[in-house]
Amino acid sequence: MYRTHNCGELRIGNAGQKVTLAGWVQKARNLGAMTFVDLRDRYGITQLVLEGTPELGREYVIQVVGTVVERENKNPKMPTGDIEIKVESINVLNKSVTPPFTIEEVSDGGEDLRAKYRYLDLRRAPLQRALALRHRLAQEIRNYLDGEGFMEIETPYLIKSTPEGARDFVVPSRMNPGEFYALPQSPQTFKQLLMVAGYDRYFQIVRCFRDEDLRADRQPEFTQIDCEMSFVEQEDVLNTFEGMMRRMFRNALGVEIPDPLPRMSWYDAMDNYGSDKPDIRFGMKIHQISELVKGQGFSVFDNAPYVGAIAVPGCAGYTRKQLDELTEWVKRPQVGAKGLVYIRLGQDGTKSSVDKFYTPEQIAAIADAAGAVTGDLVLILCGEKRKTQTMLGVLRIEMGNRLGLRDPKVFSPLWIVDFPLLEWDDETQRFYAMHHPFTAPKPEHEKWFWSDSKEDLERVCANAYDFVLNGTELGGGSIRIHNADMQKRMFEVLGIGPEEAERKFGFIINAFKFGAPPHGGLAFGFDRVCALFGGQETIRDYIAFPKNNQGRDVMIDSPSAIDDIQMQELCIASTASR
RNA sequence: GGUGCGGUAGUUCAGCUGGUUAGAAUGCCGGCCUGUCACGCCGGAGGUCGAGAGUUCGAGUCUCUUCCGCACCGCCA
Repeated sequence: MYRTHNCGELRIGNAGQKVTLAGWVQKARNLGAMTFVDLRDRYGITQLVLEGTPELGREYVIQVVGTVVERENKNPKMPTGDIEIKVESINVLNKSVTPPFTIEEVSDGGEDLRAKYRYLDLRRAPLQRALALRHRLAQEIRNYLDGEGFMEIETPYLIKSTPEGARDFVVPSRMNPGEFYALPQSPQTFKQLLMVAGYDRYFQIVRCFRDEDLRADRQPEFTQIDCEMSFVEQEDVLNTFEGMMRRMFRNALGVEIPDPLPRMSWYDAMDNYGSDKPDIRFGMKIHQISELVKGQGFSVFDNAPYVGAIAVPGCAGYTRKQLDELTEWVKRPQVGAKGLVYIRLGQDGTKSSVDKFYTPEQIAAIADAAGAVTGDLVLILCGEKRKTQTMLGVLRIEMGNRLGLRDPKVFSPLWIVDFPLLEWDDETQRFYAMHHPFTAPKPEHEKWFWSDSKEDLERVCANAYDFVLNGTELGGGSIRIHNADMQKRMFEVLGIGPEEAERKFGFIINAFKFGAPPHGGLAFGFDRVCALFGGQETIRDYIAFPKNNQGRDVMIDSPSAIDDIQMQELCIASTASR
């Protein structure tokens, strides 16, 4: 037997017991005639006391036999700090070379170095806590959905490339030369086919793949909580998954979220927060002030289709330098504003950058409309409506960050509902599905869906919904089209001809002819759920072996070239000879 | 495809308007130390300043090219 206990469980009550422990040497403090060793495993750290100065390097794997004794000097900072193991015999199970960074709560290693030695980084407690949280959440999801009658059913990874949406990762087929599988961006069509097949309630915690550029919260392979239900309306789906999230918050974090969760229409989200994923932990809402500012000779506002403002609380004291810096910030290409107008509502009076165009009364009215009170700073942007709202939304988030209003320990989830079904693209002169082409219009908007007028089609709302937490979209879904005529109409609206529809989606159109039940569902981004629950922005810490910004795994060094024989078997011309 | 920041000892970083032998902390190695837990004290080793080209009497420092990392925009139905 390698051990009788782990390194995190012994307490003062175990004093006197003879135990065997095994683990990694985190640190050896050598005092000459005696040595203290911090022995670590994933359960914790236990201090060993040894006589003399044994050769014990960092990360040596050792096994010790000894007696649990009360410490002379206790350490209240550690759970095992009341005891130590008086070691009688020590057995070095394996030596280690000196690790390239410290394997402690806070490492001294940089990100890329830790990525290269991911298996060492994973020994650290923060990473182990992150993966433990992920495990806990996965168990809660499975238990909840099982209790609600959902079946976990696996769907294939080698599937058919479908256009629209993200780029596919493709896999060449050796047995079918010149042809390719695609890896799923999501199991969307399969879960709908499972509904046609009568499985009624399906879920899967499933890997998905998208060949797009990466971010802190985007990996080329990521995990979805994918769900679908039959004979449901939007209300049923929302209630079911609100229940799932409520249970996850309660059992993994001990946090109670509102019941029911707030809901906001997409239009309200855009108008008030400049985002379809609003962070409602703080106010600072966007206010339209177009009517108040127009016609006073300030051509910038007069020529703008939309003028909007936010009131930043307590920032009237911003200096000219700070405001110039903020102006530069919004003018960066990442935000894209042309300029920034401000009003400072200081204790000793109001000062704005447009004082020469407006009377003090008009300025006061603008500030009032923006929801500002004395001590606040009003920031104003103008331009095309949605673009300007989006910029104000980005500015709002930035000011929220600067003012510390975005506490990762505070959770404000909500549903966004009533999305537009279709989005017009000026460049290609056609509609695109805002969600995906299987999303159903709201029943009360169907009359517009069959209309040929662009205005009618633009105001059709989808039976779609997003789950948003703290400014991040964690998941979304919709009630699907289950009727072949409706689906045909959708392809028609999207400018996808019958032949093209048949070629790309023939299997699902065909399936819908055989009695598809009304159905709908949603999918959550599991990695993001884990990261947000853990209070982090990056999902990398919640994935055991993530990839870097360039989609590379720097530990195993992938992707990499394959040899000519592999190439030839796949009937792909070798590029090695170049 | 674009923008910004970064790359100097094993590691994390400092290094000014270009100027003697490129520093600190930590880690590592050796010595001392019986109550440490950021152990302490003494000593030591350790550098192609990401790579290449250029300007210059002289480049870690300036210019250009390039590679790599991170964050963001585009993209992600």
